[in-house]
Amino acid sequence: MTSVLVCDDSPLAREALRRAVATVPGVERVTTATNGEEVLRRWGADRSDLILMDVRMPGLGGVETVRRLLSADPGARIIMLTVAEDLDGVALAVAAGARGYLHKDASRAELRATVTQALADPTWRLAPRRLRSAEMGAAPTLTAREIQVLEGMSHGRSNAEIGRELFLSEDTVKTHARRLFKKLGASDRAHAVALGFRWGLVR
Amino acid sequence: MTSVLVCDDSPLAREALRRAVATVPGVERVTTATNGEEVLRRWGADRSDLILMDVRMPGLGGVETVRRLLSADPGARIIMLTVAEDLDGVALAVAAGARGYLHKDASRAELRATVTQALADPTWRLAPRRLRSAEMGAAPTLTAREIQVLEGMSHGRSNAEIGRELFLSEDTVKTHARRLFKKLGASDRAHAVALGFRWGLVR
DNA sequence: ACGACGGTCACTCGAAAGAGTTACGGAGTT
DNA sequence: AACTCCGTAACTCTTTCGAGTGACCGTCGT
Repeated sequence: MTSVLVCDDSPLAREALRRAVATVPGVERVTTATNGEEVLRRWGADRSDLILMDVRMPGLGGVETVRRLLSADPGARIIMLTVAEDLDGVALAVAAGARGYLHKDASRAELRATVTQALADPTWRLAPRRLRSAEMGAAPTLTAREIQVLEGMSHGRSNAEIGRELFLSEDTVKTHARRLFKKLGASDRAHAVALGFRWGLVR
Repeated sequence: MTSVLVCDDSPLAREALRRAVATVPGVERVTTATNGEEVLRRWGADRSDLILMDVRMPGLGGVETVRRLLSADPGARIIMLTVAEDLDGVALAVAAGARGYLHKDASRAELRATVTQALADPTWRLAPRRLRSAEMGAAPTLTAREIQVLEGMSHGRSNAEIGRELFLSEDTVKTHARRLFKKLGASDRAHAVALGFRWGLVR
């Protein structure tokens, strides 16, 4: 029973993808999801042979979803869907373990060819592109606290303010800050916020 | 000649939207674009009665495109397309002058109803939602320099480093920084970077 | 039981950032 | 001609940040 999971936040794109994938020879079932959380929630009970997932999604970003999915199931095969210049997101996703990517500009034929390939060869993997090592290596798994601190930063709050907001001492906030900088490979809070956005950790 | 312009980076979503809009009574022509730049470029020669545009797009973001479009033609009617929790983007776009928004979760019927309404009543406008005044009021028109500085910040560079990169003194970079903070309503560089992402000014 | 990790807090120190202010020349607008 | 905006640069002063270090406790997994 060959099944494919399509995940995109737009129902229009989702439906179009679903229909396109359904025409691939050998595909017997196409299920859909609208966001990363749903993919993760569903993955325990119902595993598909292949996942097509948008890089940019509200809530849990595509990159972060890939990371979590693969930590739960290293064998999962994921192809990222992306748009023109979002190479950062793709590179991050591929580095996180996605098997490859598809431009959404891809024709129906290309899409079908890639899906066919991925299903036929379980080891199929895109030739890794040139990656920017600095922002790529680490798999940023931020703790809840660290994300709260990062969010505070993204709203322009000082460490002291974040501390007041979270009922922590400024020193504690600084500790979380330092740890999340290290995880993200950020050189300062502005960089950390930017990486948070690029990884889909904050909005 | 009633025409509608559909702008979405994904050809699948674009096509689906085009087809849905084409079924709206009174719509005689549906054109498409794939990004903000294309919309702006085309707007001079070929004006549509209504624009449906994705909030999140590579390159020029939806919010920034709305702003520029309306500064060129204050009469343009724009409806933003968005996804679940991207309320920030929508609020920003509406504040920038978009007439309303549509969840991409909207059914075909809802979409058609909204388009019908917008075309029938040129003054139609979404009841303005509760807006976060701090981040909303100003229309952030950053100069090229200011964007370069903001981008430098988003890559974790210090003012001195940005200065070296752009062949400016650190003091000049600070001036640009202060000015762009003021325009964005940012309290520090981390906040500025976050707002830059939310406005679609940087990636 | 030990170790790793996360959450908490504290201290110092030097480097940045940010506020405030001033200034000058050019471009574009009114 | 006056005015505003932009780009450039310098100066001072205060606040904040970030590095480095150390420490205590609880939890979880091995």
